[in-house]
Amino acid sequence: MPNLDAAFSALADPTRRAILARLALGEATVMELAQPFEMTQPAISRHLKVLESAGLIIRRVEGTKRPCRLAPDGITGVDQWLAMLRQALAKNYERLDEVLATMQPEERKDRP
Amino acid sequence: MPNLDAAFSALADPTRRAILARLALGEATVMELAQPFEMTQPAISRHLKVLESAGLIIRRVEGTKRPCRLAPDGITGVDQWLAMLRQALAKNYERLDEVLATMQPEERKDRP
DNA sequence: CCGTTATATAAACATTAACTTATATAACGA
DNA sequence: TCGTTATATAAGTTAATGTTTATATAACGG
Repeated sequence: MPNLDAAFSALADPTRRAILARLALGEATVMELAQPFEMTQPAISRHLKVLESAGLIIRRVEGTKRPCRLAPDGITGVDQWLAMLRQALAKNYERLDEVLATMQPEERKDRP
Repeated sequence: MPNLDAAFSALADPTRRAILARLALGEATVMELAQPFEMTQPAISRHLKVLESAGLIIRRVEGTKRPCRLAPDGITGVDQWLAMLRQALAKNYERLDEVLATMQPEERKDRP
């Protein structure tokens, strides 16, 4: 039961996407994630909370640190929803291909 | 140059996702798209505008109608961004797989 | 224990978003 | 040309989001 509203909404912010991109390289702590940005630490904490409650990241407790990593479930949920659109596009493309294939050469303006 | 902010933000709304799901089946007019929802027509028009300026749909003019369909470019843009996360997850999974493969059978708690 | 480091929460504010109702535009069909 | 159908725009309201500064919690290292 992935919450797509929350997940897509979380992905709509460039800071959060950058955080996810960083996490794609591996686990990182809050401070490590905050460092590249010109933003205060509370702001990053908030972004992480958004990502976490959207199910896109997971946080461990390690002493005083809270290392984050990507959460497969949430990401897969988003990805599966998009797969539908991907398929629809592929099907349309296939149909277009058929049309082109059955056309007479003279009609084909794309390769004159 | 796909605007990912706009695209993901557009996808964050359930009404708009439903509209896209409908369009995955094929072109539809504004009224056809509006009909399933308990929402006024102007509200749907607004959602369509959001989807259009996010590059997720395209509108034709056909007399007094404005049939909509999916816009491959915008959707592909979103999809490609997500591909990065998908890959990261796949790589992690592969690593986990290696670990499991090199473990001694007695250590494997997943298949006791 | 105490100061420092890592992170979270609260309060306040500005900006943006999602609706609604009311009205405009613009093509169709008689 | 006129009424109808299809869609867009405007104005106004309410709610949500992204920040910041200030403060709290909580573990670490001496």
